[in-house]
Amino acid sequence: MASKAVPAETQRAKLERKEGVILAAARAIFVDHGFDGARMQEIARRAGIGEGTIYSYYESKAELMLAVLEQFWDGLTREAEDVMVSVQATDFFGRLEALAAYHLAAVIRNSDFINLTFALRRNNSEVSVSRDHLRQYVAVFDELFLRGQDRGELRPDAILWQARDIFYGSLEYSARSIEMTIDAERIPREQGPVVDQMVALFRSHYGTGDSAVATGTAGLAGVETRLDQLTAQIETLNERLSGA
Amino acid sequence: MASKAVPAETQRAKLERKEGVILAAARAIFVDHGFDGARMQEIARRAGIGEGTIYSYYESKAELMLAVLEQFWDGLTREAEDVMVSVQATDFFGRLEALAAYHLAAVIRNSDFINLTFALRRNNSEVSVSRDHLRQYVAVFDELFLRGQDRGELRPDAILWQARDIFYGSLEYSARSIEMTIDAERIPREQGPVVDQMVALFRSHYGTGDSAVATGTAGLAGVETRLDQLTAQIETLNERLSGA
DNA sequence: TCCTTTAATGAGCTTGACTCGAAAATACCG
DNA sequence: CGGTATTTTCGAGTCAAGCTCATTAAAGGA
Repeated sequence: MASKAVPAETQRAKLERKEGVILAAARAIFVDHGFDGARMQEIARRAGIGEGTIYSYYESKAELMLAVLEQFWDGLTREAEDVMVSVQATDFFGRLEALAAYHLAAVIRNSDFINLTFALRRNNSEVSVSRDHLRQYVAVFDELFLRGQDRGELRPDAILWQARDIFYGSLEYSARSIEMTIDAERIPREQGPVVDQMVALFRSHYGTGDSAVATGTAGLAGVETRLDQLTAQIETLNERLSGA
Repeated sequence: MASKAVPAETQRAKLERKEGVILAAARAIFVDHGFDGARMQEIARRAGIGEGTIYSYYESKAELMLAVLEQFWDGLTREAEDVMVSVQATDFFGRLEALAAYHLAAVIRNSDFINLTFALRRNNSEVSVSRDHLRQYVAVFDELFLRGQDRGELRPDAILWQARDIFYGSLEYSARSIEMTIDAERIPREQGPVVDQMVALFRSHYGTGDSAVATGTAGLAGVETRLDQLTAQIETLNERLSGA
């Protein structure tokens, strides 16, 4: 009977909804108090359920945290994929710039979760964010890089995992440096240079000679044009500085 | 009498020795079981003292951990300084290679402590390894880099903290990648390429024209890369000026 | 409506960091 | 040396928080 299927579905839906409520409550409490500081009782209270009920959904506090983190990383992955879909640039370096800008901003914005991810992984050896979730996130970079190699924009002998470590490692440390900057106002302005630097690094270290040609600024003439432009800009800057 | 002065000294020495015993025991237990897994009782037993005695030396478990970590980082710093003293190479890139090789090996060898350092810093916001200790460690890189700039081996417009983040960030992620490799036998062989890559990266990205010519990556592509870098720097300057 | 199955609950159990009063060791003084 | 003051050590006891489980409530099915 149809009446049979419908309750069965609504029941499951109800459970899933409750699971979502628990997850949301846990997320809020974990962000506020960190892993150790979060009290299961408070999470239960916020979710509007008894403390014991949580344990019929998640084995332990650590696994609850894990679920929160995996949900978070899935969201990050989706956003990164969206960025790669919606970015206009078609060349590797333009797309890399978009990814770097997104990643850096995301790491700074969600530093709580990033930190909790690695803190848990390091502290609690039994429970850690499944490698697949992180792998899926960095897969966005991997695909971009491999495609860049296919198109001849990147050196074919470059090793993917080394490039990946340079990309994510540098950006994570940069994010930390930027966060440490006391003057919070300046933070957004520091992100640009870091991203530019990252792109320039990949260009100089992994780029092939062709890429310059491919970007349309062909040949010696293009270089001279750009030099003229830069010279003009520097003159402008000099005037400003001497005037101020 | 001399017999009077001696006990006074031996007393202090005795306390310091006991402190050292506690630290050593804690270090062993923390490495074996991680921060949460370590039991104060076990540390006390290993040190051959009562549990309460620990608390007359250290305020809390977290502070005990802190003392262990600071001792560890001081050792690392000393070793890194020794490496920079004893390395034969006089040029920047040769010395950088030595530092990178040392750091990568140290991170892999002491991954427990590295992880615990950042886990504690992230998890337990009240207690974290004093920034000075870490700063002292990276000061070895800073000094090397600044000297490279003074000697004209590195671009004078390079920004120190960005270079530092690239160096340590990339190496930490690389260390993690290497550790993840299942085949433990191959690990020593992977360290070489990573170090070489790091040096090559600094050469191509931060090296001055002289060294670029030496490595043969001169030509139109190299010029365009430098143009990109200049453009990025000018943008930064523009933003700073307009913002200020 | 009654029975079976599933879900929810919170009082209590367990564990481990930390406290504290007492005892042992040490230092000080006559 | 003997006695007293001070310091150091100790481990049983306290407390807090994650987790369990017997009980209760709800839902499903005939």
